[in-house]
Amino acid sequence: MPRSNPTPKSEETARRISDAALELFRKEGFDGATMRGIAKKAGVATGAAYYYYPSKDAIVTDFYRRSSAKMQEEIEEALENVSGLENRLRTLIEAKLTHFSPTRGVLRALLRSGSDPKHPLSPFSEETREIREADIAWFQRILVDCGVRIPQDLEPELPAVLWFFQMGIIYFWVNDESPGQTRTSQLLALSAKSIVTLIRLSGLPRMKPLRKTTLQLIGIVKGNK
Amino acid sequence: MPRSNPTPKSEETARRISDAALELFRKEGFDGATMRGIAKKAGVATGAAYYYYPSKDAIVTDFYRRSSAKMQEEIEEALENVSGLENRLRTLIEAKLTHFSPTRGVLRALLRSGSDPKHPLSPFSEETREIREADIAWFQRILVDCGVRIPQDLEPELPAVLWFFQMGIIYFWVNDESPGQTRTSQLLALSAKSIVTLIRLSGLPRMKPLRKTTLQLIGIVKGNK
DNA sequence: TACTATTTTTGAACACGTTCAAACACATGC
DNA sequence: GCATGTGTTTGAACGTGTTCAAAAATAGTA
Repeated sequence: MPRSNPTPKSEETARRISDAALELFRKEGFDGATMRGIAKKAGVATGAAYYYYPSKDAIVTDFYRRSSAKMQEEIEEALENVSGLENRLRTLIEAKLTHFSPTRGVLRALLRSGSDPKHPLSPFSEETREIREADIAWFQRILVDCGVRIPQDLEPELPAVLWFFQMGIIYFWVNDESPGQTRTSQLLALSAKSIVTLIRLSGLPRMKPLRKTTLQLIGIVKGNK
Repeated sequence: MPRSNPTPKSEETARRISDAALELFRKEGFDGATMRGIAKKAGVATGAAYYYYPSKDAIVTDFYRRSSAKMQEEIEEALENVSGLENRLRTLIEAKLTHFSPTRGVLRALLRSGSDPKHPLSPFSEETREIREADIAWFQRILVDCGVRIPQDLEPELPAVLWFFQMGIIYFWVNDESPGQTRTSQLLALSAKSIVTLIRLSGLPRMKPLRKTTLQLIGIVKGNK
């Protein structure tokens, strides 16, 4: 493990390995890029990569983490002057897809390993909690003053539910082989609209039992043991 | 590849490998069971396993395929004298979970590799189409004379939608670490009830626009290019 | 039976992710 | 300048899934 107070040289090496990895991931895909290849491209021995990153997966996680950080301001910009829940929802998710567009294949690999919630790469894992919570906060934010009345009992759960919806879109997107991923665009547009409609409907007095049931379902999935 | 017209001896070897694999999968998990270990337990050389099965994954697929075949009559029995859509839906899925209960860990491994739709193990892949279609047929069957009026335009899509719902339950189940997987039981009970309610509601005249939108969403996901 | 063709079996070899003892580089104290 | 300790780098080695040329067993034919 590198020292907690890294020297410039040490940081430089870590960056070279990370850069080499990303380039090879892009060019050869996650499986095609080998640790030996990455190390070679970075000009170090195979083991050096493991001095800076505990695993191949960790390199991807790190890339994703840094990428997410950069993405924050892109989202900020994209959401500027966008009003209405439907527009905001679509814009927020579109901003993410646009951001990860050049590395869609890498993201696919990341989600593949991540279908096991105990795997560190999983979007549901303990290791990615920070990213996830920052992500959910965005959904919380687009809900305030969005022009749609949110039932009080639904309000605390809605951000996480919308995040879950977003994960579904992303899963669809990484596997969407239609040219330009137009199918995902269609799906996003229509499902964002539907979700807003459902939220609106959920406020109707007649819908209270159905809403209660939905909240119960959310509780079970969240695992309030 | 073994001959198309296999000798008894050849079949015996294949079965020994398959049995050894299943036993090791059970005992050591999918990753813990190695091809060398499987071959050794079966009393053959490492390469022999690859003469009968193209890959480690293929052994799991084969197990799943044979297991599914056996499961058919179990489902048949379970559904006997069960009436009402909600009961049938829950019973059908429960029968599957019960059947795979002793090999839940193996199934988890199978679904892990299978989150990529192009992977042969994926429940959405071309390779598993036969199993999938047989599966969907069950949902078609429990819909006839179930006591719930199904809107005509929804009817052809509903079996696949319910199958998709089932896949969600199974994903939840293989990762459910609550004792006895009680969380899954709760989720299944409540969501089966909700689904039937939604189908009932979808028939209401006022719900036509929402139903049309849902059908459009289904169309996009199915990928009618 | 003897010879040939085909099916089955073998185990070494490959590339992979990962580990680790050893070697190296460099700062600090004398 | 030298010694000591710590951070860094190396490359061989391990166990994995998988491949494959060669050997062995079997089937078919004259």
